[in-house]
Amino acid sequence: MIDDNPLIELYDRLFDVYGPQHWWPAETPFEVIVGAVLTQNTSWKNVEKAITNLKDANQLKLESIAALTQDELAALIKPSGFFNVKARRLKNLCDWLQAQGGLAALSKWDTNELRQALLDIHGIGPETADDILLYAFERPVFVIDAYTRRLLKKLGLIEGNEDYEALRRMFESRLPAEHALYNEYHALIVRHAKEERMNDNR
DNA sequence: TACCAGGAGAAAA
DNA sequence: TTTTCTCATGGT
Repeated sequence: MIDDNPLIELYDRLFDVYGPQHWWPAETPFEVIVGAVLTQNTSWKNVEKAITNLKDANQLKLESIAALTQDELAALIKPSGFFNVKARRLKNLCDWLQAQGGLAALSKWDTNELRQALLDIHGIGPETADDILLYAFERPVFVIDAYTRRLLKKLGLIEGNEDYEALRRMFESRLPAEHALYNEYHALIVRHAKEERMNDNR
């Protein structure tokens, strides 16, 4: 069958070139959540250092982070940059998660309800909320990031100035609502962007 | 030295 | 309402 859906064509091309990416690079859903906040405007390499600090201090648990002071948390996540801001955001998020009864309780929530609740938390914007929904809660929510926008613009599929929600709707309306597909797609876009950057540096 | 890296919110225009 | 600024480290 000939496929005239450019978003599916793009996915197939990326998958053919790079294969499965096995994302998100984290051991637990809670680690995904922490990483989603720490990676805000930051390279993953620096985020890894901060997560290693939390692991080494045996603090990479919801109840542990909720119990830390903001200054203690900031010291642990320092390598990820913006550490004072991120410590505050991560505390906000963990306090809320704990108040709701933890991740297991939230996994029963409706996706739209959970998304809105995350967005209502100070410091959680659309991209961070969608990273959490897709990679920690395995919901079919498409993550739009700078890489996605750049690639689609380069391919002439978008103007480039569309807002976040418009792009998310575009993906979600043209693809089957499968979290495994969205997971792989976003991971492939990031992989492709990194390969391009490496090529540019040669 | 300067700029960028998987944002978000506040302040300014 | 839209644009600009701030947060900050580490790598290139």
